[in-house]
Amino acid sequence: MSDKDITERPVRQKRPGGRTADVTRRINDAVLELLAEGGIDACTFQNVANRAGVERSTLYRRCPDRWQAIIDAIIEFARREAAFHDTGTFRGDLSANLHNLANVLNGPLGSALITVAAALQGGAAPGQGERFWASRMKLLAPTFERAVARGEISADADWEEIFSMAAGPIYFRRLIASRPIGDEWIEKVVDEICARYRP
Amino acid sequence: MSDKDITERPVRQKRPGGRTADVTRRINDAVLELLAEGGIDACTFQNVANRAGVERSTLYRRCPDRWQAIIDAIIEFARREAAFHDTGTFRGDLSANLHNLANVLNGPLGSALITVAAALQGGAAPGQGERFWASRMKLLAPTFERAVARGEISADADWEEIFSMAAGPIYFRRLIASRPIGDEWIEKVVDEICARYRP
DNA sequence: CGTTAAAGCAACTATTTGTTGCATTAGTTG
DNA sequence: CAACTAATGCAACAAATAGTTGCTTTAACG
Repeated sequence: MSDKDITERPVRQKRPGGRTADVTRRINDAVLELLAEGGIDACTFQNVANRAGVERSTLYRRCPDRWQAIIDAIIEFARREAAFHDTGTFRGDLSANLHNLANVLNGPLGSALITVAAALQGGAAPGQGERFWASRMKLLAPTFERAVARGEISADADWEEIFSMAAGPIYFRRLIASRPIGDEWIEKVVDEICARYRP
Repeated sequence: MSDKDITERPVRQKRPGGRTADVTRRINDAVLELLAEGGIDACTFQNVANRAGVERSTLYRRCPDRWQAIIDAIIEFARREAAFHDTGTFRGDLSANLHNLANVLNGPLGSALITVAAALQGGAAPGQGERFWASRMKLLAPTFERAVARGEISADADWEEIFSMAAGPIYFRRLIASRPIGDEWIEKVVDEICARYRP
């Protein structure tokens, strides 16, 4: 029986290259454009499909819902945007990261990013919020590893705690306090963090 | 002619009392329940109308879109929830405030609150975000005034900066890092703030 | 080149959105 | 209390979106 053949060899060979990769890129770009232009409400499967030049049914076959598509696009965006420099010092790395963060939050995608983050915590797509945070901490890991190696922060420091203390006020100032994030303010935060977690 | 009578006196008299007030309350309750249960996606006009026992057309006559309904409900909730203590020390006041904040953020409405904040920044309701923050700082002012009078923080300290540094990590840990906010973590933040801004 | 994953295409149902005309209820004023 | 009418209830719309499905076509990969 053909059923037996199917069970005997792994028939499911993936084909992520070529056209599929191109479609993925077009979808991500379309999602980010729509988010920047009209926020989450503009990010319907219909609009994404039109903008990306992709069939709507293709989107449904890939994603359980639009939140999945949105979070995928944002993770990819974060990967591109997070140009994590190696400045030679922890202070320089942290400063570069926070300036980068401030630029994104001040940009057209800023409020959309936060809306997505909040929606994810609200149960829009269970587990996706954790997935985003994990990917972000993974990108940050080398920065902290270098800092520990240089002896700039203590070896048993909690990296998540440090980054929360540093980035939290940045988010807060933009999101809750409705204030622009100035360079001098970022430097103040950096100074505080470096002083506090010095071994 | 009766037409002339109509033009001579302002015919548009509002009727905010009685039934209207009751409908408003039922709508707000329904929105908060749906937000807590299923997040933003669950908060359709259809669901709100069913839950509140109100006609859908009534919702459309009141709100331009669901964001307005959500924002109204959240603002009303925040008005009820805000409780500011006078514990006798700045450390105690700050701790009480942050615990209060953490409780709200950890609760079922936590992410909905942040979503609304993000929506306000995204232009959903121009000016509302700034007004909300101003009222919040106004409520916090006595706490800082007492702290200055007691000599617990320096007289020229920036109150907005202090509160941003304190509350920012709380928001961040819940919103971005997808972590629960523990009591010991809050105390750590309080310690840092008190030590940093001591005169 | 042959196999077949993956995308294109089209038709379909269900839900949500947003609007409108008319009937009914009840807040407000004299 | 009674008259006026704002506000809601009710019902029938049209349009967009959400999902799903069967079949065809394209092209990735061995």
